[in-house]
Amino acid sequence: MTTPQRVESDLGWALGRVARAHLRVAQEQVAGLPGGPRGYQVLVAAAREESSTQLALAQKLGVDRTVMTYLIDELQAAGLVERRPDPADRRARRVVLTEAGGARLCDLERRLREAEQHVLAPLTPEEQDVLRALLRRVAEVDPDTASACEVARDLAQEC
Amino acid sequence: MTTPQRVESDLGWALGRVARAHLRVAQEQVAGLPGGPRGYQVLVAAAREESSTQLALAQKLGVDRTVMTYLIDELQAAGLVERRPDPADRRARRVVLTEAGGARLCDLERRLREAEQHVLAPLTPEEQDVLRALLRRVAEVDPDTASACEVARDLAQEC
DNA sequence: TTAGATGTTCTGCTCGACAGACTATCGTGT
DNA sequence: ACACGATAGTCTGTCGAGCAGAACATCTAA
Repeated sequence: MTTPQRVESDLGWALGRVARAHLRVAQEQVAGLPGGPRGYQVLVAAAREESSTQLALAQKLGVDRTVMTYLIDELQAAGLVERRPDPADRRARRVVLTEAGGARLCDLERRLREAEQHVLAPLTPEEQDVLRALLRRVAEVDPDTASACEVARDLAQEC
Repeated sequence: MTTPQRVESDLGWALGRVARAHLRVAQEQVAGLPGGPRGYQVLVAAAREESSTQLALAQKLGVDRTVMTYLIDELQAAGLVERRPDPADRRARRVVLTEAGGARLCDLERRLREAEQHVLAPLTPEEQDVLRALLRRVAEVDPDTASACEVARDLAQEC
């Protein structure tokens, strides 16, 4: 017999829908920002993280390093970030916010906070906090570390 | 002053990371299945949903209808689904699982259940259930309906 | 100093996704 | 019965995002 699950109970399905929905409203809110929602994440990371070399940013945001190059190109062209030579490693560039970048980020944060509440509207404020916290805890584990600890391999029981 | 948020507290960041992580392990598990993880979702939907016309499937899974066409082409070529004429509407095709498709789905469901647990490993089983339930509730609202109810527009307070 | 590893950038290519057109069919109104 | 617009599915063409791979500068360790 086939199992009684429905699509709605598939984690991948829910994750995909929510991520897409969030992406859509985020795109509206950051309209005009180079790099779209990811450009925003670069700004956040550049503002808060200490070791903001390009590679570190790339892995934190989950993008290819070659992508990070032109992402930052555009943000720099827009005057929102600067590339500063890393005093400790002359190969690396540290990405720092300009004053304009800080102002822009401040505005974007407000808009996105509203947009996110909109996406999470079906939940109560308390539930929203729970969801945020849980997602964060899952997201915070290093993906490489996670894939290193082997997926269970005994799949020998029936449906 | 810039606000004190870190990237980790950004919902978009967490959603992206978790969705990517899930996608990656899902891809490993469904290796060889036409259409990858989305092919799997088609199988699930075709097995459980009643009105499984191609368009309905497409919007449920959040893909373009032209994409759904060749997605189903491939699954059909692999002998996992069939296109049956809809008795009520001769324009539409109902997508139904073949016997082979049912067996494959059964196997995939087991593998994916394990893989998902692996992604959610940082959470306790109870927390996993909570996360699943919350995500599902957010995902279940119709995206069009959601975007229809206007995003709040008073953004007039400072950071 | 040399050899290999690492950060960044550039080039070229591939593949997926969307727009738009087209066919067949539905449903409605007259 | 007919005509019209809307809808399901398919097909074609095109575009752009993202990756592999190479090149270059620099670091680190032997």
